[in-house]
Amino acid sequence: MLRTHTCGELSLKNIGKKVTLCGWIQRSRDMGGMTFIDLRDRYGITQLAFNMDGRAVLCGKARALGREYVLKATGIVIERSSKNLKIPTGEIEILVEEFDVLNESKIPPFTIEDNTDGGEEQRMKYRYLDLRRNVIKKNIELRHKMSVETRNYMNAQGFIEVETPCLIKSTPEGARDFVVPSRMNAGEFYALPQSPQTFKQLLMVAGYDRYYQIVRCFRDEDLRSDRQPEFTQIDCEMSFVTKEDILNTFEGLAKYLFKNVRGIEVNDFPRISYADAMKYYGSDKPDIRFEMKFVELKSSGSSPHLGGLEGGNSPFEGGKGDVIDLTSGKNFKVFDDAELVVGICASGCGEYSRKQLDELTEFMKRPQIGATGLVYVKCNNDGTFKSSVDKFYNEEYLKKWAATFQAKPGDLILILAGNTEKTRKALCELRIEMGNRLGLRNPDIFAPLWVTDFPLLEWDEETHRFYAKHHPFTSPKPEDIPLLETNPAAARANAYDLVINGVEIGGGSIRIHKKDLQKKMLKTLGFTDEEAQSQFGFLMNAFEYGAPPHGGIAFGFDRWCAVFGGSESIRDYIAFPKNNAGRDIMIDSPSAISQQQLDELNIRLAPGNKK
RNA sequence: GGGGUCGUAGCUCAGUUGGUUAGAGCGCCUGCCUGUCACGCAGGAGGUCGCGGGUUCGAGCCCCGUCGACCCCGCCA
Repeated sequence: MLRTHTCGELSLKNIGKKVTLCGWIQRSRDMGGMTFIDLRDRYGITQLAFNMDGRAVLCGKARALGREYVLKATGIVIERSSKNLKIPTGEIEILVEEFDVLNESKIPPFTIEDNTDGGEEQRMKYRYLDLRRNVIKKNIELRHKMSVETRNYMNAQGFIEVETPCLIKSTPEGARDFVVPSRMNAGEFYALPQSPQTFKQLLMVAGYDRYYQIVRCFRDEDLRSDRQPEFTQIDCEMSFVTKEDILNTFEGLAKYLFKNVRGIEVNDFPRISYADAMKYYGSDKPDIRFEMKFVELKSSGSSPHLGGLEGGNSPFEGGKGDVIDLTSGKNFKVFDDAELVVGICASGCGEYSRKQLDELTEFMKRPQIGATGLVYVKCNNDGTFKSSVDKFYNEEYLKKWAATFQAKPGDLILILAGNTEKTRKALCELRIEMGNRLGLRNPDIFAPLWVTDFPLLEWDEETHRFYAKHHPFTSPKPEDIPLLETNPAAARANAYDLVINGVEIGGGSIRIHKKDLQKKMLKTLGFTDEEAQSQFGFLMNAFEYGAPPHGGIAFGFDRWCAVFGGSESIRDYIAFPKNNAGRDIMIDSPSAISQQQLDELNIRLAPGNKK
């Protein structure tokens, strides 16, 4: 070892000891007679001291060292005459006797500090320098801790980690596949897995009844701050279980991680049906760190599927499928024509100025949200009301509305109207915005919940067919199986999502384990028997050899790390992420390949695509 | 596929109505300084204003195109 200690561990206990440290020069301070160097490694920073008295030559050499030079320094640990209590090693310093420059460094393009002056692009181009920064290092360490603790929990629960292949078969369902040409099989392609879904099901058939894998997955879709083309899942599957068993097992995992990674004890996770999540939050991944639930002033009753039939144990009570109307008959066309009139009550915002209200309206009219307008009702402190629809609704009406919202004087009611789906979605955005404005979305507070009973299928207007909302291996709820033939849209899935702070952390389902039902499902999705057999025959064949009932879940590992780290972006939790366009600007990929490589792969590029 | 923000010194940014020699902070270089720790002080270097075209007596600023970065919608079973 070149060093005896790290830069983070020396203290007053080590006074007088001769030590050798290795690290990078964070900064040096030349005082004329003395020079100080902050030496940094993964573990911390230790100050090196050089004095012109006695060691003028050495001190002179030290003055010439630049930022990020790699140094090996040997000297005696001494107590500082003026201490820096801001850092753990601030009571000592190394009186250097000799040092070697292990490597020089160019001037880095940005400062290696928590508050770096580097912009996104520079940081990604020189990611190896960015990773030297404390803030990023902490994220990468958090990620490591997450994977260690995940494995600890899963192993203790009797799960075994099994690796599944990366070169698999392309299927048209779901996201676009990344595709890999096969040299040995001209004209044919592998696909990279979007998830190890079918393999883990085959492991269940094989009798490996508790499987997990921390595994890379690939999806060729457009990126976001929380979406990368390659990302990591905690992929899990169990046999001989019900939904309840899975929820309990993985609520256990989540609680274990909360405790061992974040040091937080969390209560049992609330559960909410998809239907209620949409009704009360306009989202299937609600942020329940704050209330501000939707209140409907007019609704046509139940949506086509899902009435929250499991009601009773849900804390999210409320009229399910009620037909209500507190708005019609006053000639306000916007409300009269609307399928849904729904709003939220922002506590203490009754004093909002005209400017603030206009701002909110503009926010809602942005093309990304696309609301046509925003109705407000201010609940004045004297018990009167002021609304943007005073012309149509008198005090009596507004009072009735306020009562429905349980609004207090000083509150602000914000109302949207229109088509049910769009209006809920838009109001969800507004709810999040108001949550932000009111400081109700503290990243250090965690509100996990399960969302259950998703619809099994989604109708696509363009292609005029059903798509699996989760994936085509998801089992319908047993009582809804007959609906596949009569009313597929109403069928609910035996599926569930884990949501933390409005972020979808994971999702899973009880799977289909019988060939007949799998065939029926694929048929509902528009597959012919031949297509079903050619694409998923391997799975259905396996089901004929004693497939056990099974189910599982997969967690977005990067997102979970980001949520635990208090960030909305997953990039800083991935050592080498890709940019918006799926490029790695450090290694400059993707890139063109040689004609020889193309020839070997039997690939001819379309004209105009040659680079 | 669409919407938005942005591109000026190594880095982060300012730059008014189109008008003289394009600025600041940080960083960098030189000098001074024996207890700093975001050291301080003095001085200095550093610019194809992303790229191409256009309008104009004159463009960092206006127009057209193009490239790139970031955020969002669509998409992501």
